[in-house]
Amino acid sequence: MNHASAGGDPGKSATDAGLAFRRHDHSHCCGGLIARADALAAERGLKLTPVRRRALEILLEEHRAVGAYEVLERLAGEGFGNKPPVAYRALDFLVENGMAHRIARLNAFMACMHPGDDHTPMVMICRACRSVAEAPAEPVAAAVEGSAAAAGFAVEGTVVEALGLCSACLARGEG
Amino acid sequence: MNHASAGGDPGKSATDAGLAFRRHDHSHCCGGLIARADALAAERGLKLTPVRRRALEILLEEHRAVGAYEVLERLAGEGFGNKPPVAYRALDFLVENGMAHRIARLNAFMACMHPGDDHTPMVMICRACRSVAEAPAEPVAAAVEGSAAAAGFAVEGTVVEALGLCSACLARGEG
DNA sequence: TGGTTCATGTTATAGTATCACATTTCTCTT
DNA sequence: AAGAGAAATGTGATACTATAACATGAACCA
Repeated sequence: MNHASAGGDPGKSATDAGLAFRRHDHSHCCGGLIARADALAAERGLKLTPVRRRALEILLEEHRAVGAYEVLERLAGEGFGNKPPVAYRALDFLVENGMAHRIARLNAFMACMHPGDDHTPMVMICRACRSVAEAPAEPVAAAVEGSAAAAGFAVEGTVVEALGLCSACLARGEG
Repeated sequence: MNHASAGGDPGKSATDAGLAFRRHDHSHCCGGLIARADALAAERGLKLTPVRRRALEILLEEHRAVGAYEVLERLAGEGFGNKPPVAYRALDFLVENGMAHRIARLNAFMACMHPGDDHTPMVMICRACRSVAEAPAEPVAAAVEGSAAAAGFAVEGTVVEALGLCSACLARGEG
């Protein structure tokens, strides 16, 4: 198997975990996810406007964290505005609607591989190749919830990021 | 700095979880932690120099995330340099040596309440009162490790932050 | 005592993010 | 179809966060 299906079945996150770290049919996985974003927008009455859509495509084209200013540069090169709010607004829209994630540790963004699934993402950041992938986070979310509950804290959102080495870089004998 | 608790007794973190959110003898908890930092530095041959010590005190005086520039302002007011590297170097030292934590989501810093324990912190950030507290993160670290292992990812460090409402703000009927 | 290392200080600059306001586009209602 | 209101986009200005590069000074120890 070298590509991802766009479906949202629960078994999928386990299958796709670390997808970015493996070889796969990239144009197919991008196309599928754009289609899924379109469907999602239609479903929910959201407007996936040209800037927003293009911003998502830019994130999808890389399987890595991309800075807002890098997205901005590419948008500007295609005729959109070239001021920071252009990129930040598009990215914020994508994040708020579950089509992308913000990676706090890197002050950067990545496309979500399971848009629509209401998941708390856990992201893995490879320090050698800089690629970023999502992993299933339900067990992590449960643990966070448990620890927080013990302190009487009501969790509304989480940031869970693992830093280390991806399988490919480990295999190549990095660090 | 890695997870895998090094030897702080497990009962302690549970007891202290959410301390910042409760009433407590603040000057006592600060003094104790400065003493602990001194001991730690002596033990490990680290130099808790005046800037570093003062930076730690500043973090301890607030039970909240403090930005580097706010620390800098206070340091400068006390005769230390007033350029960003002064604050960043002191804060980096504290973070590297487990005396403070960086909060990625806020681009800010907080004093560690368990210096010396080699823990991966989980921090809880209250959106209403902006206070920040640590919670035991061993179960979370284990879950992160598990999800990462399934993707062949070798975890070297983690960022785990929960956003929401602390017990005090919940009791006061916030949002 | 001279050299090495580490800590501090400074200048300059890079990178990230938001505010405030003008203009356009969309949408709904009448 | 016209107009009011809301949403989206564009722009200028600015605030906030962080690091690079290099100079000076203090501590350590052979």
